[in-house]
Amino acid sequence: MNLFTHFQTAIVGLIEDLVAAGDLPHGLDVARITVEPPRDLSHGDITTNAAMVLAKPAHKNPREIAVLLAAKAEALPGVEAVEIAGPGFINMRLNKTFWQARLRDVLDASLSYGDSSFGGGVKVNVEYVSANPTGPMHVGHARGAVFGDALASLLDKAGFSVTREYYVNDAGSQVNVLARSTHLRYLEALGEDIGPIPEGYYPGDYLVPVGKALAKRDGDKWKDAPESEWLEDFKAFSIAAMMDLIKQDLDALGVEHDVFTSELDLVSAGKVDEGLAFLKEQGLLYQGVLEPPKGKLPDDWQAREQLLFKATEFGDDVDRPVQKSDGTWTYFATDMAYHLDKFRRGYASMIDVWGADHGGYVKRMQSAIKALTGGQGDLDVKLCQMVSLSENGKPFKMSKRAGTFITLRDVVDKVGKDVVRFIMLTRKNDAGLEFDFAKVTEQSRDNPVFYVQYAHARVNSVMRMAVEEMGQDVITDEAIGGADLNRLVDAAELNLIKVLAQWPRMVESAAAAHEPHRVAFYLNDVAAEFHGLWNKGKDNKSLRFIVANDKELTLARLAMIRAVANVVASGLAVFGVTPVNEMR
RNA sequence: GCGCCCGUAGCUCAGCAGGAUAGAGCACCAGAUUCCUAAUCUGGGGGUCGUGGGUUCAAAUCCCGCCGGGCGCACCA
Repeated sequence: MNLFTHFQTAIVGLIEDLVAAGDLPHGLDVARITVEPPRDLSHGDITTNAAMVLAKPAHKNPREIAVLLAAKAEALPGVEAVEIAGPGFINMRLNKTFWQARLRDVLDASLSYGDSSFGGGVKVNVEYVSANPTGPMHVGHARGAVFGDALASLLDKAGFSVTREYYVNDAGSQVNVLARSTHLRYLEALGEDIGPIPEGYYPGDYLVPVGKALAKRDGDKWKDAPESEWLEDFKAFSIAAMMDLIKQDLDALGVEHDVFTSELDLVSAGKVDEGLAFLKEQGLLYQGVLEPPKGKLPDDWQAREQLLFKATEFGDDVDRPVQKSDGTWTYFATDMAYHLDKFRRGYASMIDVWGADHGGYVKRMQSAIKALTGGQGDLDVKLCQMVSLSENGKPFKMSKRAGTFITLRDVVDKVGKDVVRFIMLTRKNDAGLEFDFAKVTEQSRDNPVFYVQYAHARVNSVMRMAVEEMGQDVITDEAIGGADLNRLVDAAELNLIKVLAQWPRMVESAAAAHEPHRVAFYLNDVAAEFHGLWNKGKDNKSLRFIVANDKELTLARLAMIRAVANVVASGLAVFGVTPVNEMR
């Protein structure tokens, strides 16, 4: 349970009682009432702004309302003390029994602790990666991949019905380039000297095996044939090969998708025409000429009449072209059709994860969705900023030509998927991220991956030690599970439990904000609290987890630290990171 | 020129749908280990939250202007 929403409901109930008793007027809006942890823990465990929010509509002094509410709040189960502070905050301190019961919650729920019905089963579509099928993934893709994957897991944990989707851009001109590049490699495989790969082709040697495969399959059949004869086939073959490559990369990263949607299929199925026909009916398409962009003018710019979508009616800055001069659809047109398709599949709530360089595209897509769904659909675009690679602070310059191009696979092979995933989630998606090969594998307090993993490992270490000291017939899962949690009364222990009990709320708020990085900071807090308590045992032997002459207390404390491992593992599961039992 | 994002301690960053005296790590200073892993912990100094207005009982948080940085600006995806 989220203890804050629990008390929010309770407080609203108290307000209703006061209304019924005539102490407060009818018709008060309680939506703005919050129950949250206070900034300063000395203020108590939970605090509410209820009195301040109600003051104006109730035509009463906030402190007056606070007095009424506080008197009733004292009787709420779990509440130990209530204080009124500042301009009208009502601060509540919860009793030991309440916290011990929360620890029981953690232990009972195990890995599912923090699962919530917050999302109410609402369908959400999260689209991420969607890298062009023209080559293996590079590090830039990794951030979006991990972010999208973690966000999807987070939403899932928070009770949304999530679909993880990948949009395959297999219809544009890029894939024609891919096909031609493969053809070159095909010629090469037949023994021709192709020389250096010309400008405008994909130079990567990942196409070499694709060319070879085609040479093996078809011999020299396409050697002198005109492009029109082999293009479609080479394209399909190359795309399939590239998607294999990408899926292998995703697999190495532990990133999964439920659905791969092909742009080509979408176009062939007539979805683009369908979507545009709808816009036309609405009178949202017209032939027009766009103003030249201000500032630096492209060299080849020329005024041209084209088919435009009235994006400005839905909040965009200019109207947007949907058709290229050769008559084919723009990327935007197919993307509109794609999002309409998602909406029709039941996803009113859509999240797209893009690179920051696509930021200029957000408004037009959102305006299109407004138009296409009559305002029923919602798109949140999460832009992921650049990842800059470095080693011991020295920036890693990436260059395809110089051969220092770093693929996703290189990074995963070097530091492991768990490190990559965790680090990618330690910053807000819209902030730049530095990935230092030396720092991310360092075993120190600086390195959040290590620090959090170490907390999990340390719990296991203590468990092993306890078995060693007290015997495996004493320290059993059953004994720990049945431990008397009332023995946990020290303030330091209760503080640790309090941090653990924040997890359900953390899941909900991070999910609501679409910000998985909050989980990383929370896990760091959990680890800090745990390491802190461990260390207190150094100064004060009575606080050690293993107390030789007190089996019951030891079992209770082992239950407590098992809960720590539980919450850490539950959080890491959202990140797709495997908790470790030993630091090696 | 326009749009989007960002500006918080010396450095790297948190700040939870506006809440009380703005936090953490690093670095710096002072400490802790015959002891469950010191791979850690405790304490201390350090901030006009870029800036000027506005809304509010309450603004780092919301709105507007300005300054500084990043990204993007038909017919590429």
